[in-house]
Amino acid sequence: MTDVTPLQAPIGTRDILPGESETFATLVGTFATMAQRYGFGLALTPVFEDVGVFHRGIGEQSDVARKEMYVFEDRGGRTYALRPEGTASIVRAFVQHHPTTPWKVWYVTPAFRYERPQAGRYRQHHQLGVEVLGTEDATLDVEVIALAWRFYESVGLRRVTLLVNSMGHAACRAIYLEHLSAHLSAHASSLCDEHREGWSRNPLRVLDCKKEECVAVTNAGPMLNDFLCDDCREHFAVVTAGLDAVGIAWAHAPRLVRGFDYYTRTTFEFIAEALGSAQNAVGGGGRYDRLAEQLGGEPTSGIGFGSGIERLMLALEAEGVALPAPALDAFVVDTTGGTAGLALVETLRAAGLAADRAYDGRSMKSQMKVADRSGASVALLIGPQEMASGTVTIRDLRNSDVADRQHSVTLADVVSAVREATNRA
RNA sequence: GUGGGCGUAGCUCAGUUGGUUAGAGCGCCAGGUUGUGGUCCUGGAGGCCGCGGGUUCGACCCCCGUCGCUCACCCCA
Repeated sequence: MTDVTPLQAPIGTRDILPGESETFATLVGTFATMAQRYGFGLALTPVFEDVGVFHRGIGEQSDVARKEMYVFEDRGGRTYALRPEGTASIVRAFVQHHPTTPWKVWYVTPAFRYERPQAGRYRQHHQLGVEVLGTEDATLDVEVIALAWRFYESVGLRRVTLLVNSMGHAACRAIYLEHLSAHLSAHASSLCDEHREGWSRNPLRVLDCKKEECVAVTNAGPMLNDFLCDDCREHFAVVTAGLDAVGIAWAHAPRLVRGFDYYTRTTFEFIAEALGSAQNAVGGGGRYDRLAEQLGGEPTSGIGFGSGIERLMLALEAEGVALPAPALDAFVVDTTGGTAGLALVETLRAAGLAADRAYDGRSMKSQMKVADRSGASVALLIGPQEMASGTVTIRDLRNSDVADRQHSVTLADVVSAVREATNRA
């Protein structure tokens, strides 16, 4: 017997359907426009990669690599992973293709992490982002942050806090890590349950811990900023001065280390204050001056930014921001049972107008209800009378003024009549 | 990986101490005479009460398991 148990989307995933997919599409469209405006080209890379791309990229000791990756073996025995974030694949592509630098690309992609789902956290979510490879110019960091900032601004998100920090480069951070490790080692017994034993695996992660015990220990310990070399200090100064110069408000977050191991120097995060939950970071990024090397390429500086689309949608909703959704221009109501309605919607569409109609020979009243629900600006009525006279009755569906709500136009004038009615809005 | 809450119509939810044919609002469909939406009125369709097992004369209700949703921790977008 066939199993007819209804199938459903996997745990932690969800369908984004008409009603909210318009918002999704608008966000992607807006980001695409802005990225293009900033000189970025679209990069499409596979959603799965050799696990090495991510292990070497985001760090074997990061939480994402250790326990959140979807890893699988294909029929040829190769071990792949669904991408948990966007940057590593882009850098892999850079290393593989040797494009001329600076290489500026943007992307939109699903990202997968095996975690327990929760508000604003899914096993598959979507990210928008940009990456730039091949320059360590600190003013570029400002541009990348600015692009993100302007993007949030232009989609209507208002309560955003930008946190920035510098993690130093390999050498100065190594020195800091020695001091930090020494400090953590001396106070290990005072750390939280998780880090008491595990701090040495990735000392920087302890800085990210929100537990009181850990915060107390790390606050009393060495601070990363005090160990920055002159170059890194200068780089950070240029970034912050640049943000000031372009009018972007920022706050220094000395404890901001972020979850991936590849970051060097500039790191930043955008907090959506409207999201009350712990998952309030809508976007973040930073510089990664070692990543290309780790993926087998020439040493190449890079910086990127990624933003979670679902979280951004939640934040917008929390702020009561509704993005305008594209609407139909005209809805054709045809009660003649022939092909007049079909021909008319096709004419309208060919003219660049959005048009739809009803099916299954419904009554005029029924078709009018569908027209109303469709959100179309006008209804175009074709009945026996119109058929006989070669005309169409155009009816305004938005305004309820009694006078002049509908009138007759010839078939030849329908397109211009719809345009006129639509623009009148 | 750990812990809490919850699974009844398409949606949001009622359902009395376990007791006949499981309800409401919204939505959907059809009508309210002679071609017209958004308001109003009338009618209708639609539920293995998540799934499996147990207790009982009898289970939407109680018990166990299971699947799923949700929230939190951790971490992140």
